[in-house]
Amino acid sequence: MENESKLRHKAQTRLRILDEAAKVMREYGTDGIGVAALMKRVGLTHGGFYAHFSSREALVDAVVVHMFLNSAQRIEQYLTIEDPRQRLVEFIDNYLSERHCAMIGEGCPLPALAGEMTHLSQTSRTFFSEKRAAISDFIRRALQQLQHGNAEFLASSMLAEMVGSMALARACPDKLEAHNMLAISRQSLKLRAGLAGAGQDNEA
Amino acid sequence: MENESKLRHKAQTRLRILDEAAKVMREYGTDGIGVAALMKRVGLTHGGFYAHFSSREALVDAVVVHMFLNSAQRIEQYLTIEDPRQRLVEFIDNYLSERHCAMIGEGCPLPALAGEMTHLSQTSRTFFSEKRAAISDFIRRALQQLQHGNAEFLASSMLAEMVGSMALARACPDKLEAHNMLAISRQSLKLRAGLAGAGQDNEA
DNA sequence: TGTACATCAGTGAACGCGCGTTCACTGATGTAC
DNA sequence: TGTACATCAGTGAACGCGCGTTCACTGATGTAC
Repeated sequence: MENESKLRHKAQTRLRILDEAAKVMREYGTDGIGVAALMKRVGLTHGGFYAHFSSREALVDAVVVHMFLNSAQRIEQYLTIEDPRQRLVEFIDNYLSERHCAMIGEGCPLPALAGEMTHLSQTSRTFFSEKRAAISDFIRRALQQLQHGNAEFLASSMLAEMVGSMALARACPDKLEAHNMLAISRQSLKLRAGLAGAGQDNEA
Repeated sequence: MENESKLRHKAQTRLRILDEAAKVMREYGTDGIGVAALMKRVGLTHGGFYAHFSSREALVDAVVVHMFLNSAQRIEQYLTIEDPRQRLVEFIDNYLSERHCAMIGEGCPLPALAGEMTHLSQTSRTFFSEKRAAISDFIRRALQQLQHGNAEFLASSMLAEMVGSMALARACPDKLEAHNMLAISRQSLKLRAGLAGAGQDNEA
């Protein structure tokens, strides 16, 4: 069966490229870095890129998938919190935290890439939309456990506010103003979900 | 006093460049079109560009200003509607309309450019943020007329949902799903503003 | 254990291309008399 | 009104540069015996 450690090594390199690309492309957009600069960041030369991806376009597609798989993993960790009230409060506070606002490269792909999606491949757009629906579903399930009527409606509305609030806060050059916007949406979302008093404003 | 019609002509050409750039850059991002392609769209050759702008970077700065001046004009027109209830309902319905979702090039700069703002000039970012605040203020004033307590809080939260809902809807490859998200946020925003029953869902 | 050979991830020079920018020019539109 | 001249918005060839991509190669890491 030929070599095996070589294959493992190659897969690891591919992963390093994907990780780095996912980080930079969240920060600067999918057009924000070239093949040469990306490979340099990974510690390799640009020629080697095509041993891992057939083209730059193929990389972008793979990166979108990669980003959301990481994102989905992080959301699943919230399911270890059994109390739906606490789970939702922590999710809201973390999502709209100053930390998440500052760390675009490690953050949620939704506010980072929503604006670009119209120009990306059908594959990427479909994946993006599926994962958006999955996050909405995560919120919906918690709301249903809390006996909310029309939880799907509220979940969709809440996710829209979360993504919009983060996008606008990041665009704001004044940190104080940005953090104020985040704090408002944190409180607003908890009120809307009937979580007022369930947790203080934890991550501001 | 030299020539005057020549100056008027030049100003008009500059405006044509700005209009076209604003349209394309909302659709494809500020990096989405080059100098040559832009000038071709305006019906000129690329060399003439530098009679109007000192560099491509200077154009982007001017375009951001230009977009928001147009946007501010459109918002001021809503103030001709005296009834704050009707004014707010129409604003929400128009903003989250399928028409606005489809016409990115003529639409609000907030969902179109929020994701890019972190990489643009300080000038652009400051202008972007000021205009975001102005739109939030427009909502706040209507809410205050409707005797809302803490109208500023609600206005900020509502604008975040509007921007997020539009950004996510546009990213969605499935029109039905996109339109559903918009409809949910339209209804949600009217409920939150206490406008339920004040107007049907007009623009779906 | 030691030697000969195979594999293939990664290297780096080279390519065609489109980008932003420059600049000598053209020609339409003005003014001067 | 007609002629000579000035202005300057717009032209288009040319530039250096960085992009995505190709490809002959190297050298580390494996297998065969």
